[in-house]
Amino acid sequence: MISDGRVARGDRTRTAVLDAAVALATEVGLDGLSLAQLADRLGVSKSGLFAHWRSKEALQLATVDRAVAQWEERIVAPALRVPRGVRRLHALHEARIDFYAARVLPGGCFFANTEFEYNARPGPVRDRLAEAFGRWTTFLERLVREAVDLGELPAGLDVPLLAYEIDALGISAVMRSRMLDPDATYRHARQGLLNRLRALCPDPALLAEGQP
Amino acid sequence: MISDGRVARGDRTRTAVLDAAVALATEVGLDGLSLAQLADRLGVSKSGLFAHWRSKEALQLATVDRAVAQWEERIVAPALRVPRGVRRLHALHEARIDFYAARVLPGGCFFANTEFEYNARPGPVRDRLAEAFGRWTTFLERLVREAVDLGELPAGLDVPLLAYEIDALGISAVMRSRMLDPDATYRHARQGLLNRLRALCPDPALLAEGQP
DNA sequence: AATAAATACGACCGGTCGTGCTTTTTGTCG
DNA sequence: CGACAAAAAGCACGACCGGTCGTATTTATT
Repeated sequence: MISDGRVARGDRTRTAVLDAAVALATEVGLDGLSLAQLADRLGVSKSGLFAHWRSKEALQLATVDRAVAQWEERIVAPALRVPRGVRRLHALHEARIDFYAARVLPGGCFFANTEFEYNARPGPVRDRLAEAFGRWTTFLERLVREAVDLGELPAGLDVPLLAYEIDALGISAVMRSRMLDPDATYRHARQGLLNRLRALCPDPALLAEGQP
Repeated sequence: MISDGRVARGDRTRTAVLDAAVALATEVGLDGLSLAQLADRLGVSKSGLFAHWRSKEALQLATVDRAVAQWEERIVAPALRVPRGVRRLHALHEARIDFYAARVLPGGCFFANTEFEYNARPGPVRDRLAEAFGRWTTFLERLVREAVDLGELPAGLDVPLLAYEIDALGISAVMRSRMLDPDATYRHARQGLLNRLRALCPDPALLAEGQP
C-alpha cells in the first residue's frame, strides 16, 4: 500500500509529540516528564499517548532518538556542507553555539541535560544516551583526524584530546549561558576554539577574520 | 545553655541528612529526591525530616548550601594550601579531577547535575545554584588573575577566557567519566590543562613532571 | 454496505508524592 | 522526681503519577 491516511496521521502525531517531548525534557528532565503534562501541552489525552508507546520508557527512548535526529539535522548537517578540515571543525562548533544562542530548546541542550540526569541511573535510557554520546565523540574525533590528514593540523597532534577540548567548550557554553551571562559565555566558547585552532593550524588564511 | 544534648542530636541528624541528600541528589536529582526515599536511606521517618525543614524547598536550599561547604572543603581548601599562581591553579584542577575519580558522589558532581536540572526552572533553588556558580567563577578568575600578577602567565591574557576553559575541562570530565571511558576522560582533563598552562607559563620549572 | 484496523478519548486503579496534625520518645533542669 | 521542650514518629489528606480498560471516531479493505 502506497499511502495509508491512518498511519500518516499517526506519524504526524508521533513526531509532533516527540518534538514536544524533546523540548519539555530539557525543562523538567526526561524522567520528570509526565505523560499528563505532555498530553496537556499538546491538547491530546494521556491515553492517546499510550496508543503510540506502550510505556513511558518506550516514549523516553523514542524521544532520545528524535533528539539525535534533530541534532544531526541542525548541527551536523550544516557542518558537512563546509569543506573538510579545520573549517569544518570550526563550522560545527559555530553551529552548536548558534543553536544554543537561538534558544531552540528551553533547557539549552537535550543531551547535556539528560546525560547528567541519567549518569547514575542504570537502564535502557542511560544506555541509549551513552551510545549517542559515544557516536558523537567518534564523529568529532573523525573530523579532527581529517584535519590532521589534510595537513591543517600538526601530525603529532593528540586527536582525542583536541576532540575532548572542543566538546568541553561546547558543554560549558550551554551550562553557563543558562545560569550566568549568556553573551560573555558565547564569546568565550567561540574565541576559545578559534584561538586553539589558529595556534595549531599552519595556514592562517583558513580561519581568517570575516570568513564565511 | 552551653550544651544541650537535644539540639546536639538535632544538629548531628541535620548534617547526616544533608550529606545523604547531596549524594542522593546526584543520583535522582534535587527535585527527583523524595522525602520518603531519603528517610528510608537514613532509617528515619518521613515526618522526622519535616521537623527540621518545613518544606521540601527548604530542604533543597539547605542541601545546596551543604554541597557548597563540601566543595570548599574538598576542592578549594587543598588548593589554597599550594602557593599562588599556576601551581595553585593546577592543584585546584587536580583536586577536582581526583574528587570525580574517587567517586565520592555517585552522580559525580552535585553542581553539574543540579545546574543542568534547574537551568530552565525558575525559582529560589535555581537562584541559589546560579549564585554558587557565579561565586565559583569569580574565584577561578581570581586565581588566574593572581598568576598573571605574579608574572607566571602573560600580561595580556584574557583572564575570564582561561577561567572558562579550565572549568570546561572539569565539567566535561565529570560528564564523560560517567558515560564513556573514565580513564581516558581523566587523562584528557589533566593533560588538557597541563598543556595549556605550560604553553602560557614562561617558567617551565613551575609545572615540571614529578612535582608535588 | 460491511468489516477490520488504527487513532483517540474519558473514567478509573493502585501507588507515591509533599504536607499538615497529633502523639510519643528523649534529653535538660528546677 | 516531675515539668518542660526539642526531636522523632504515627497517621491521614489531597494531588498527581504511570498504566489499564472499554468505547467512539476515522480510514482502508472487501
